[in-house]
Amino acid sequence: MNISDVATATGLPVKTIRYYEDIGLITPGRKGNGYRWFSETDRHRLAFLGRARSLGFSIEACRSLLQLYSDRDRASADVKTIARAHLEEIDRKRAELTDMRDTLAHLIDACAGNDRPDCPILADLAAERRP
Amino acid sequence: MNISDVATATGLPVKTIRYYEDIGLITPGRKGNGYRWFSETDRHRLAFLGRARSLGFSIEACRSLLQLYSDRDRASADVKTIARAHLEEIDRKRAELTDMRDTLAHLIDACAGNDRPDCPILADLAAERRP
DNA sequence: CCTTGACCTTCCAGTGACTGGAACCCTTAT
DNA sequence: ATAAGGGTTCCAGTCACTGGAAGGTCAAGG
Repeated sequence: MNISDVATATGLPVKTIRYYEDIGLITPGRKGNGYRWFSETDRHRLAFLGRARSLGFSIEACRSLLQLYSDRDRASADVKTIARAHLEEIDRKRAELTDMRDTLAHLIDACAGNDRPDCPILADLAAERRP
Repeated sequence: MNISDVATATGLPVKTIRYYEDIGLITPGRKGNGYRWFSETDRHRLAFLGRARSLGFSIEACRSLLQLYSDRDRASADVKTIARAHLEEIDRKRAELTDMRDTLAHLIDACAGNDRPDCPILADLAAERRP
């Protein structure tokens, strides 16, 4: 299939598929006219990548996962290790966002939001912090 | 004060402070030898930036906030609007991370994590999805 | 006076994961 | 013959820094 066919099939943008080839995640063949030709294996790998990316795995993690995916002698422990590291990263980011959210929500609550200049949000941002 | 002094005072890296000047967030003076010279106002603006960035505001949001900060005729409503937009963005990201987390946690739970190749994590990533 | 080391300067390049656009080639239908 | 709609490459931009090279400045010690 051509690139737009595999793009439709996987839901990935054409540009992204070319990018994935650039960085060596897939190696589609070429037809006589220079067009890329995608096999079923290529399509599977791209679908795999799309799903892994949607779960937030980095490109390098995806590379490792694809490696394990095509290794019949893999140990599921290796997959689990990658997934757990990613889960920890997600939890770290979530905690950071939650802290931001809580602080910000309090400040927004305290702000009158009228045409006067007094503003607890700006006051917080400008406050001297003792290190 | 010199750049390293203001870096220590604000907790911002020297490189970041130079970058903030590049993009016009601050305009420190210069001494005869070409060194930057930071006034108290510069220090305050940098501290403000550091705090706003730590709450996740984008550089462009910070630019707007700084503008309001130095505008005695501001309306707190304008600050609140920016903050609320940012809060919504944080909530959107948090929801996305939560979805990822839940899916990933289930998959990790289901994975034996031994030396066998069978792996529910890879199975999920490779699963055909009906569009 | 000379050197050493800690500052400071500018400029260029790289990060992650794409995305947009220009300029051009190929295929298919009218 | 031409026009629409594929495909190709390559370059630049995104965001918010960060690293490094090459070189100027300053204060202290010998």
